[in-house]
Amino acid sequence: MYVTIPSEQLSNAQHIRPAHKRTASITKVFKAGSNLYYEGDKVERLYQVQSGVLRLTRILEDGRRQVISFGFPGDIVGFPCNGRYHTDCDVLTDARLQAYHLSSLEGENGDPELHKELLQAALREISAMQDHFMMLGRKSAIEKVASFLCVLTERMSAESGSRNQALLPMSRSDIADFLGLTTETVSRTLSLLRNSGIIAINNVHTVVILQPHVLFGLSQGHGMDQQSLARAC
Amino acid sequence: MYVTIPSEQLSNAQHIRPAHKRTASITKVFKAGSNLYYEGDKVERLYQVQSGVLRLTRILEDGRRQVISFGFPGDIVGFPCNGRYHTDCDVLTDARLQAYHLSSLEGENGDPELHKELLQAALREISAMQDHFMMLGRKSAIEKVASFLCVLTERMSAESGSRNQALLPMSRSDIADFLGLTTETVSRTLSLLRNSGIIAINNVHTVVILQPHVLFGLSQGHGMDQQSLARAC
DNA sequence: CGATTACTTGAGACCAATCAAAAGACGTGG
DNA sequence: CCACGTCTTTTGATTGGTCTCAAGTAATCG
Repeated sequence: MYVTIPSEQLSNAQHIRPAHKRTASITKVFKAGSNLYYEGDKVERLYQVQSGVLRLTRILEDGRRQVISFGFPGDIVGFPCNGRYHTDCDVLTDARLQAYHLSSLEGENGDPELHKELLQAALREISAMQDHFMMLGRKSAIEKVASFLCVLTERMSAESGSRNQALLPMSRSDIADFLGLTTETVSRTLSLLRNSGIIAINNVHTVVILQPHVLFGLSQGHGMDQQSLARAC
Repeated sequence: MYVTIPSEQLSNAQHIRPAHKRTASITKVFKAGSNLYYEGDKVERLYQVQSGVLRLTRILEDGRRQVISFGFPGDIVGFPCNGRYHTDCDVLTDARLQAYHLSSLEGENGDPELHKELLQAALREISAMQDHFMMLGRKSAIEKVASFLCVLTERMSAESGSRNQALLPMSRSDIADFLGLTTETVSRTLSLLRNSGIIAINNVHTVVILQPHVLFGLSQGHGMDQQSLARAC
């Protein structure tokens, strides 16, 4: 999952495609806190998330960390490069994953249909990452957090049913490392949104979107104008 | 071209693979300043850069711009998503491009060999973009500029021969929008590097790397320590 | 050569980072 | 179930890096 601009959100729906009923794939179950793979591991499987949430991270020698993306239902994780994973992948909440052996994706015995779908998935991934560039490079803290909440609500509404609630299975520092901020700034920004009446924080991992339009406006860089504030108060 | 971490720089070399001598591809020539395609255009061709430099950009409604990447020799540009380009692509310096019709890449009449290479290229692209996330989200201005110069030197040394010279065909604001900075900060940072004796600026578009190791150290977040400064002065 | 654009440099403001501490959540064992 | 220690989150005070606004200088192009 990346933070994408709204015009692209429709294509997110296509991330969620029916899981294959092929012999090549096996459903596996992973517990929260477990690890799928580490950076540098040889790639033997690709995974499509059926349920649960994953976290993909890279770490520099000096300890700085970047959360590359979160793996939400429908997302595919484990794209290889030169046969190796290039992120760590950890499980945030108990997850069911569809695992595809790499052997079924390449070589002579590869399933051409699967191969094609993998390419399509990779191309969607590239598009989503490009949007994310814009977010990391050009958006302010409040725009980042608002965007994040919008995407999260969008992605999870299909699952949880409720359209105005966002579940945050990840920690504040995960969010910070995803958005290119610090935990303090993420926390402060959430508090600001709460004090403005735009969101409510039921508990640390549950945010209710009280004013979706205002939140969306903020995510697009529209400051809180008169009518927005009027509605918010 | 993305700003990648050093361990991945080797894989960059693989970007430069021999151009295909297939009927599916045609070499085309483009003049500096011309446009290859705009965001939203229907994708009919993919391009591999043989010579010259391209610029891929996205723009928000409010005018904020992000340079997604620069297309250097060996790079492939024009990855489709839902059949559309999702960046603008402009030509910075006269370029020769290998053009592949999309029809030769997909469908029944697609060349499976080409298809496979496209997937590999897409996977490399994803890996490089992940590195770039780290740069956009977690690096300081000086680290960004130093990293940029390092990658540029690396990528261009194969072409221009000289290993310690970087040609900057793009404007300062292109660099800024690529690194998530302002033109002023880019300019200031280059001046700082020049005043420290780490680089020389022959002209606006030509930078000579005087102290490659120091520059590399800076790109990795190592401040200028004693011996670095000693060498620099 | 003049006009326009691009780049550099400076001064000040502001946003987010840092440092620090308190409040809250969580798990563990008594 | 509560007490305790630990970790996470929140909030505060301050610093600092980058942006903004503004002016000057250099490059480019007709």
